[in-house]
Amino acid sequence: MVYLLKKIKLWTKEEDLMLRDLTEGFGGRNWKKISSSLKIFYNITRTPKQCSERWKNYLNGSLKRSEFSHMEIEKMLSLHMEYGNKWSKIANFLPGRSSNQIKNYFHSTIRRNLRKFNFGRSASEKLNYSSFKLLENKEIRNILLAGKDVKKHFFMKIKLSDEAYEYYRKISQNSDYFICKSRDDYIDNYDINLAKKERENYELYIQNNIKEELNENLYEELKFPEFIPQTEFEFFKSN
DNA sequence: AAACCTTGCAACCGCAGGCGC
DNA sequence: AGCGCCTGCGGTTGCAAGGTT
Repeated sequence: MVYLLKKIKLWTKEEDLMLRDLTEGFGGRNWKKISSSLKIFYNITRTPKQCSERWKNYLNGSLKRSEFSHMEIEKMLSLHMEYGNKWSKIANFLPGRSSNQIKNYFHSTIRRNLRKFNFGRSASEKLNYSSFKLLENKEIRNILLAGKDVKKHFFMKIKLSDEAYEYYRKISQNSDYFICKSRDDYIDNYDINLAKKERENYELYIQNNIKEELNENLYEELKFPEFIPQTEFEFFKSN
Protein backbone atom coordinates (compact mmCIF):
# COMPACT_ATOMS: atom_id res chain seq x y z
CA MET A 1 0.00 0.00 0.00
CA VAL A 2 1.34 3.40 -0.97
CA TYR A 3 0.33 6.41 1.05
CA LEU A 4 0.62 9.78 -0.57
CA LEU A 5 1.30 12.44 2.00
CA LYS A 6 0.38 15.98 1.24
CA LYS A 7 3.55 18.00 1.63
CA ILE A 8 3.15 21.58 2.64
CA LYS A 9 5.85 23.91 1.50
CA LEU A 10 5.91 26.98 3.70
CA TRP A 11 6.83 30.26 2.06
CA THR A 12 10.30 31.54 2.88
CA LYS A 13 11.14 35.17 3.55
CA GLU A 14 12.92 35.38 0.19
CA GLU A 15 9.94 33.99 -1.69
CA ASP A 16 7.68 36.47 0.06
CA LEU A 17 9.97 39.30 -0.83
CA MET A 18 10.04 38.37 -4.51
CA LEU A 19 6.31 37.78 -4.64
CA ARG A 20 5.60 41.14 -3.05
CA ASP A 21 7.99 42.79 -5.43
CA LEU A 22 6.38 41.25 -8.49
CA THR A 23 2.82 41.73 -7.30
CA GLU A 24 3.38 45.42 -6.65
CA GLY A 25 5.30 45.69 -9.89
CA PHE A 26 2.50 44.31 -12.01
CA GLY A 27 -0.10 46.37 -10.25
CA GLY A 28 -2.97 44.10 -11.16
CA ARG A 29 -3.24 40.51 -10.02
CA ASN A 30 -1.96 38.63 -13.02
CA TRP A 31 -1.03 35.49 -11.14
CA LYS A 32 -0.03 33.52 -14.17
CA LYS A 33 2.47 36.15 -15.15
CA ILE A 34 3.68 36.57 -11.59
CA SER A 35 4.17 32.83 -11.21
CA SER A 36 6.18 32.55 -14.41
CA SER A 37 8.26 35.61 -13.50
CA LEU A 38 9.09 34.06 -10.16
CA LYS A 39 10.47 31.09 -12.03
CA ILE A 40 12.32 33.04 -14.71
CA PHE A 41 13.88 35.74 -12.54
CA TYR A 42 14.32 34.02 -9.21
CA ASN A 43 14.03 30.32 -9.98
CA ILE A 44 11.13 30.01 -7.54
CA THR A 45 8.56 27.36 -8.38
CA ARG A 46 5.10 28.42 -7.24
CA THR A 47 1.85 27.96 -9.15
CA PRO A 48 -0.38 30.96 -9.90
CA LYS A 49 -2.81 29.65 -7.36
CA GLN A 50 -0.19 29.42 -4.64
CA CYS A 51 0.85 32.98 -5.39
CA SER A 52 -2.67 34.34 -5.21
CA GLU A 53 -3.40 32.51 -1.97
CA ARG A 54 -0.21 33.66 -0.36
CA TRP A 55 -1.04 37.23 -1.30
CA LYS A 56 -4.66 37.08 -0.30
CA ASN A 57 -4.11 35.34 3.03
CA TYR A 58 -0.82 36.72 4.19
CA LEU A 59 1.16 39.27 2.20
CA ASN A 60 -1.61 41.69 1.39
CA GLY A 61 -0.51 44.81 3.22
CA SER A 62 -3.95 45.70 4.46
CA LEU A 63 -4.20 42.54 6.58
CA LYS A 64 -3.93 42.76 10.35
CA ARG A 65 -1.90 40.07 12.03
CA SER A 66 -2.95 40.79 15.59
CA GLU A 67 -5.34 38.66 17.63
CA PHE A 68 -9.02 39.29 17.08
CA SER A 69 -10.32 41.92 19.45
CA HIS A 70 -13.43 41.33 21.54
CA MET A 71 -15.28 43.71 19.28
CA GLU A 72 -14.24 41.82 16.16
CA ILE A 73 -15.27 38.53 17.74
CA GLU A 74 -18.68 39.86 18.65
CA LYS A 75 -19.12 41.14 15.15
CA MET A 76 -18.00 37.86 13.60
CA LEU A 77 -20.40 35.87 15.73
CA SER A 78 -23.37 37.98 14.85
CA LEU A 79 -22.43 38.00 11.17
CA HIS A 80 -22.12 34.24 11.30
CA MET A 81 -25.62 34.05 12.75
CA GLU A 82 -26.81 36.01 9.75
CA TYR A 83 -24.76 34.55 6.90
CA GLY A 84 -23.60 31.14 8.11
CA ASN A 85 -20.29 29.88 6.77
CA LYS A 86 -19.96 32.60 4.17
CA TRP A 87 -16.49 33.51 5.35
CA SER A 88 -15.69 35.93 2.59
CA LYS A 89 -18.99 37.70 3.11
CA ILE A 90 -18.18 38.05 6.80
CA ALA A 91 -14.67 39.25 5.93
CA ASN A 92 -16.20 42.12 3.95
CA PHE A 93 -17.45 43.57 7.23
CA LEU A 94 -14.16 43.16 9.06
CA PRO A 95 -11.52 45.47 7.63
CA GLY A 96 -8.04 43.97 7.62
CA ARG A 97 -9.21 40.37 8.05
CA SER A 98 -9.17 37.64 5.43
CA SER A 99 -11.79 34.96 5.02
CA ASN A 100 -9.13 32.40 5.91
CA GLN A 101 -8.42 34.10 9.24
CA ILE A 102 -12.11 34.12 10.10
CA LYS A 103 -12.64 30.52 9.07
CA ASN A 104 -9.60 29.50 11.11
CA TYR A 105 -10.95 31.33 14.13
CA PHE A 106 -14.21 29.40 14.02
CA HIS A 107 -12.64 26.03 13.38
CA SER A 108 -10.01 26.28 16.05
CA THR A 109 -12.40 27.71 18.61
CA ILE A 110 -14.83 24.88 18.05
CA ARG A 111 -12.09 22.26 18.14
CA ARG A 112 -10.60 23.63 21.34
CA ASN A 113 -13.95 23.79 23.07
CA LEU A 114 -15.02 20.32 21.97
CA ARG A 115 -11.90 18.93 23.59
CA LYS A 116 -12.46 20.84 26.80
CA PHE A 117 -16.11 19.86 26.95
CA ASN A 118 -15.46 16.19 26.21
CA PHE A 119 -12.71 15.86 28.75
CA GLY A 120 -13.61 13.20 31.30
CA ARG A 121 -17.09 12.61 29.92
CA SER A 122 -18.67 9.28 29.12
CA ALA A 123 -19.21 8.35 25.49
CA SER A 124 -22.90 9.19 25.65
CA GLU A 125 -22.20 12.67 27.02
CA LYS A 126 -19.58 13.61 24.48
CA LEU A 127 -20.11 15.84 21.51
CA ASN A 128 -18.24 14.28 18.65
CA TYR A 129 -18.71 16.44 15.62
CA SER A 130 -18.24 20.06 14.80
CA SER A 131 -21.14 20.32 12.41
CA PHE A 132 -22.01 23.96 12.03
CA LYS A 133 -25.64 22.98 12.19
CA LEU A 134 -25.00 22.30 15.88
CA LEU A 135 -24.47 26.01 16.45
CA GLU A 136 -28.16 26.58 15.93
CA ASN A 137 -28.78 25.18 19.38
CA LYS A 138 -28.21 27.91 21.94
CA GLU A 139 -26.67 25.71 24.62
CA ILE A 140 -24.30 23.96 22.26
CA ARG A 141 -23.44 27.21 20.56
CA ASN A 142 -22.37 28.81 23.81
CA ILE A 143 -20.12 25.87 24.56
CA LEU A 144 -18.53 25.56 21.14
CA LEU A 145 -17.90 29.27 20.70
CA ALA A 146 -16.67 30.09 24.18
CA GLY A 147 -13.55 32.20 24.41
CA LYS A 148 -10.02 30.97 25.03
CA ASP A 149 -10.02 32.12 28.62
CA VAL A 150 -12.83 29.82 29.70
CA LYS A 151 -11.09 27.22 31.84
CA LYS A 152 -11.42 23.49 31.54
CA HIS A 153 -13.01 23.14 34.93
CA PHE A 154 -15.84 25.41 33.86
CA PHE A 155 -16.60 23.07 31.01
CA MET A 156 -16.58 20.08 33.32
CA LYS A 157 -19.38 21.52 35.40
CA ILE A 158 -21.66 22.07 32.44
CA LYS A 159 -24.54 19.71 32.02
CA LEU A 160 -26.30 19.85 28.70
CA SER A 161 -30.06 19.63 28.84
CA ASP A 162 -31.91 16.64 27.43
CA GLU A 163 -33.28 18.88 24.71
CA ALA A 164 -29.79 19.85 23.62
CA TYR A 165 -28.70 16.23 23.50
CA GLU A 166 -31.81 15.33 21.58
CA TYR A 167 -30.99 18.05 19.08
CA TYR A 168 -27.39 16.85 18.91
CA ARG A 169 -28.48 13.28 18.17
CA LYS A 170 -30.92 14.42 15.55
CA ILE A 171 -28.20 16.36 13.76
CA SER A 172 -25.69 13.54 14.19
CA GLN A 173 -27.98 11.03 12.51
CA ASN A 174 -28.35 13.11 9.42
CA SER A 175 -25.01 12.86 7.69
CA ASP A 176 -26.00 15.53 5.20
CA TYR A 177 -25.52 18.10 7.91
CA PHE A 178 -21.90 17.30 8.48
CA ILE A 179 -19.66 19.94 7.14
CA CYS A 180 -16.52 18.59 8.66
CA LYS A 181 -15.62 15.63 10.80
CA SER A 182 -13.42 16.38 13.73
CA ARG A 183 -9.89 15.05 13.36
CA ASP A 184 -10.02 14.23 17.01
CA ASP A 185 -12.55 11.50 16.33
CA TYR A 186 -9.87 9.32 14.89
CA ILE A 187 -7.69 9.43 17.96
CA ASP A 188 -10.55 9.33 20.40
CA ASN A 189 -10.28 5.79 21.66
CA TYR A 190 -12.73 6.01 24.43
CA ASP A 191 -11.94 4.23 27.66
CA ILE A 192 -14.53 4.59 30.39
CA ASN A 193 -12.12 3.89 33.25
CA LEU A 194 -9.62 6.34 31.96
CA ALA A 195 -12.35 8.95 31.54
CA LYS A 196 -13.52 8.42 35.11
CA LYS A 197 -10.00 8.69 36.38
CA GLU A 198 -9.34 11.84 34.40
CA ARG A 199 -12.44 13.36 35.89
CA GLU A 200 -11.61 12.32 39.44
CA ASN A 201 -8.09 13.64 39.13
CA TYR A 202 -9.33 16.90 37.83
CA GLU A 203 -11.90 17.31 40.59
CA LEU A 204 -9.13 16.60 43.07
CA TYR A 205 -6.93 19.14 41.40
CA ILE A 206 -9.67 21.74 41.60
CA GLN A 207 -10.27 20.98 45.27
CA ASN A 208 -6.61 21.31 46.13
CA ASN A 209 -5.55 24.16 43.98
CA ILE A 210 -8.29 26.48 43.00
CA LYS A 211 -10.88 26.02 45.69
CA GLU A 212 -11.00 29.72 46.34
CA GLU A 213 -12.13 30.35 42.77
CA LEU A 214 -15.14 28.15 43.26
CA ASN A 215 -17.12 29.30 46.27
CA GLU A 216 -20.16 27.44 47.55
CA ASN A 217 -22.37 29.25 45.19
CA LEU A 218 -21.17 27.36 42.13
CA TYR A 219 -24.24 28.13 40.16
CA GLU A 220 -23.59 31.83 40.40
CA GLU A 221 -19.88 31.53 40.00
CA LEU A 222 -19.69 29.59 36.77
CA LYS A 223 -20.07 32.00 33.93
CA PHE A 224 -18.43 32.39 30.59
CA PRO A 225 -16.82 35.75 30.02
CA GLU A 226 -19.46 38.22 29.09
CA PHE A 227 -18.20 39.00 25.62
CA ILE A 228 -18.34 35.58 23.98
CA PRO A 229 -21.83 34.16 24.14
CA GLN A 230 -24.50 35.64 21.98
CA THR A 231 -26.94 35.14 24.78
CA GLU A 232 -26.59 34.60 28.48
CA PHE A 233 -25.42 31.12 29.31
CA GLU A 234 -27.52 29.03 31.64
CA PHE A 235 -25.75 26.42 33.64
CA PHE A 236 -27.38 23.24 34.69
CA LYS A 237 -26.52 21.81 38.04
CA SER A 238 -24.66 18.57 37.76
CA ASN A 239 -25.30 15.92 40.37
C1' DA B 1 14.65 14.86 29.18
C1' DA B 2 12.22 13.03 25.55
C1' DA B 3 8.06 11.55 23.73
C1' DC B 4 3.62 12.82 23.16
C1' DC B 5 -0.23 16.14 22.84
C1' DT B 6 -2.47 20.52 21.85
C1' DT B 7 -2.97 24.62 19.49
C1' DG B 8 -3.08 28.25 16.08
C1' DC B 9 -2.81 29.09 11.73
C1' DA B 10 -0.75 28.50 7.00
C1' DA B 11 -1.36 26.00 2.93
C1' DC B 12 -3.58 22.63 0.01
C1' DC B 13 -7.52 20.72 -2.58
C1' DG B 14 -11.73 20.22 -5.29
C1' DC B 15 -15.41 22.57 -7.06
C1' DA B 16 -18.07 26.10 -9.22
C1' DG B 17 -18.75 30.22 -11.71
C1' DG B 18 -17.08 33.75 -14.85
C1' DC B 19 -15.05 34.83 -19.03
C1' DG B 20 -12.95 34.73 -23.49
C1' DC B 21 -12.37 32.42 -27.67
C1' DA C 1 -22.97 26.43 -27.79
C1' DG C 2 -19.06 24.49 -25.45
C1' DC C 3 -14.47 24.15 -24.13
C1' DG C 4 -10.58 25.47 -21.39
C1' DC C 5 -8.48 28.53 -18.38
C1' DC C 6 -8.46 31.36 -14.27
C1' DT C 7 -9.89 32.68 -9.80
C1' DG C 8 -12.51 32.72 -5.49
C1' DC C 9 -14.53 30.02 -2.02
C1' DG C 10 -14.98 26.90 1.72
C1' DG C 11 -13.58 22.37 3.73
C1' DT C 12 -9.66 19.98 5.19
C1' DT C 13 -5.01 18.87 6.57
C1' DG C 14 -0.08 19.73 7.62
C1' DC C 15 3.47 22.24 10.22
C1' DA C 16 5.79 23.99 14.03
C1' DA C 17 6.04 25.72 18.52
C1' DG C 18 4.83 25.44 23.02
C1' DG C 19 2.89 22.68 26.72
C1' DT C 20 2.35 18.42 29.32
C1' DT C 21 3.37 13.97 31.00
